[in-house]
Amino acid sequence: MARKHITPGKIRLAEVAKLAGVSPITASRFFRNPDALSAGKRARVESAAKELGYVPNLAARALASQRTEVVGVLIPSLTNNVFADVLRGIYDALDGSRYSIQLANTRYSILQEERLLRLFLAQKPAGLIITGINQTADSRRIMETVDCPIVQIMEVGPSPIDMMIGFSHFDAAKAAIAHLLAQGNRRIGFLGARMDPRVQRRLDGYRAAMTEAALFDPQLIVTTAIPTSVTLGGTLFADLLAKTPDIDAVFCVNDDLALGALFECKRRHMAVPEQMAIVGFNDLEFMASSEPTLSSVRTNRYEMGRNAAMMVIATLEGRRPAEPIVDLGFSVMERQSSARRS
Amino acid sequence: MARKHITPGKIRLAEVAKLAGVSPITASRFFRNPDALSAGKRARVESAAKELGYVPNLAARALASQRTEVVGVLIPSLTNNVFADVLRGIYDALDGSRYSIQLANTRYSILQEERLLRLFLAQKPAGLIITGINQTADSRRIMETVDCPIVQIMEVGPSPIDMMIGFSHFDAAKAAIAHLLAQGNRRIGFLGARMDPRVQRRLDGYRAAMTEAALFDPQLIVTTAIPTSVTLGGTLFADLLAKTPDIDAVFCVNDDLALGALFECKRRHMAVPEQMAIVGFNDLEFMASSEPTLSSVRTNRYEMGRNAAMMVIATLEGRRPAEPIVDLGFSVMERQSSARRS
DNA sequence: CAATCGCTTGGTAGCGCTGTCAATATCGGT
DNA sequence: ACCGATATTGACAGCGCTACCAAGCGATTG
Repeated sequence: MARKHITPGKIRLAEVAKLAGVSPITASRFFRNPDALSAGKRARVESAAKELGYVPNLAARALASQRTEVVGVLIPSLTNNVFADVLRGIYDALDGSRYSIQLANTRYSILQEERLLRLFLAQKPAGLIITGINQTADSRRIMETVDCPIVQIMEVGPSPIDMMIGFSHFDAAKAAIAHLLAQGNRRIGFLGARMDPRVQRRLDGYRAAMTEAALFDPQLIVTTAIPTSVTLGGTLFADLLAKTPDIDAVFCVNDDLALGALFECKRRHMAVPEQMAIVGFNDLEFMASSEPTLSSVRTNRYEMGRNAAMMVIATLEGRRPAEPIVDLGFSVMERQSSARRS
Repeated sequence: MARKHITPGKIRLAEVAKLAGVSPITASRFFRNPDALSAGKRARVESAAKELGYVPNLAARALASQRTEVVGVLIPSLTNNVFADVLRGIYDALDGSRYSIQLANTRYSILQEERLLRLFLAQKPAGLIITGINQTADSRRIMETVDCPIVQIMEVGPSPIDMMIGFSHFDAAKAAIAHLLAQGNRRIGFLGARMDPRVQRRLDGYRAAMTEAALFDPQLIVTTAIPTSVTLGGTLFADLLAKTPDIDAVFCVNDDLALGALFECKRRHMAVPEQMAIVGFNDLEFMASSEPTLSSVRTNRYEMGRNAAMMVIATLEGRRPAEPIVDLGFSVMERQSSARRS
């Protein structure tokens, strides 16, 4: 005999089947496809499982069936509030379903992402949710050959690997600048941190809007690769002011930077929006309750996560969404910080 | 024959073993305990695995070995920045190790927690990290009988289930109040939201400090079960002012509330700290760069997560920490918002 | 009334890996 | 040169579940 202790009290599917008076395979079917059983057996298996407190062994199930019920989620940051909202949506959508979540943090590195991707796929996940549309060529090839639903989130673009949900960061930034221009601002600065691909596209949107208005000036742009923070917002804003003291507005690629810029304005006794208009990005909760309230570009992060997870589930259940690309849009929340100066 | 397609190209341990000219079990040992192999075989297996691009089947491994290399993490919220930092610490500590993380969100419900706990334990995790010291009696019993390292995080208290890392929320709140008293404040309000067990203990600390100073007045306390937010901070602060207009300071159970209170002060043209001192809790990044800078109680969240994960790993590797309870302490960050009025 | 059909159910044989234990190789000490 | 001890290695069986196929069965049909 190979195994020493056979743990006599352990409840396996066989025990449930015996108590219910059916074969193990019938009991197995009860858990995966109860409709295939007759009502009588179904009830018998159900009560037997409950009585014995049966808990299926997921490893055995995965081994025998060659698949798991894990949805892998690859996001670049755990700290960023933006992803917290997305994650909440994903968890909410998958909560109560048969699927569980395996989360991995790519730290904004597509090489790290590729490594984690390989790790995930070794586990034969039921589905995959991955951030953005910029993956390594190898990552893309791997994902294209894998047979599970994959949803790219956070932005939309051409040629999805499988499915895609997000919005256009380019258009969103452009709309924010259009709003600032409409309010009469001319020298509009740009504050960017971490400069990941999506932030880069916001910069592109800014550049396009400014160029169209014949107001583009590279001196107006301050960016850094440093991760974002409120403190950094203040620092970058100070840098911008040092370079171009004549700016009348600033567009920040996220709300943390915007809040930092606001505080820096206060420290300098610079009135917002009278002397300096500010617009952020993401519309985190605090933007609506600061003093003055801060304008921002609202993005539907929770819905993005929720829908991405629902798209995965739907595909797994054979109800694949008709449209593989979902654009959730955005809206420019116009608040006090960018109100037209009276 | 039971299986139809035997997927001829698939790389199993047997293929690696054959190429390396060893038995499968020897190849298996290479992955779990390479030191047990002779140098020659080790090299042969290693190169064979690399050549074939072997990826171990985790399900088979888990089934055969009756355990996994997954560390379960139970936290009450994904949105709360506090847990983002803890999680970052956990991921950092486990990154590069053989262990992976399974994350679950209890939504501040100990019943939900118990349900998720059962789900986790069915997967025979290598270890468990769970938030707080208030679990259901059933949860506790289950965990006490389970044979894997368990670390309770976020606070310390008597009788850990296994190990524990955190700090005393009671003492931390008491220290914050002591600071406010030392700055000459007398009517110190209390703002609390979500009132989970740890927040409750902060309230206890507040009450103790105020009672010792013979300044306790229940009218000074405003709490709600609503989840916290900056906006809520403003609202609660307004409620508090309506009840007790004579307060000279306010202690907020977290930094979001403190920021909301600060903005509300600004809206009311109430000078901080001259007319109103403010102290928050957690010392999130923005507290140091607001205008005025906000005092807070710094807690070592990243280290908490990191150390918790390291305690799990150490235990799994037979290097169990000598001291099962680790108190990471806290420090009161005294900033402009609570500076003594001149 | 036999042939056919669809629905349920069960038997068999692994999924890929590792625990146990036995067998063999190696080694130092006397 | 012999002995026991230690380091390596391999054989075997089975972890708990499910894929596949086939069989049973009552109902339907020409």
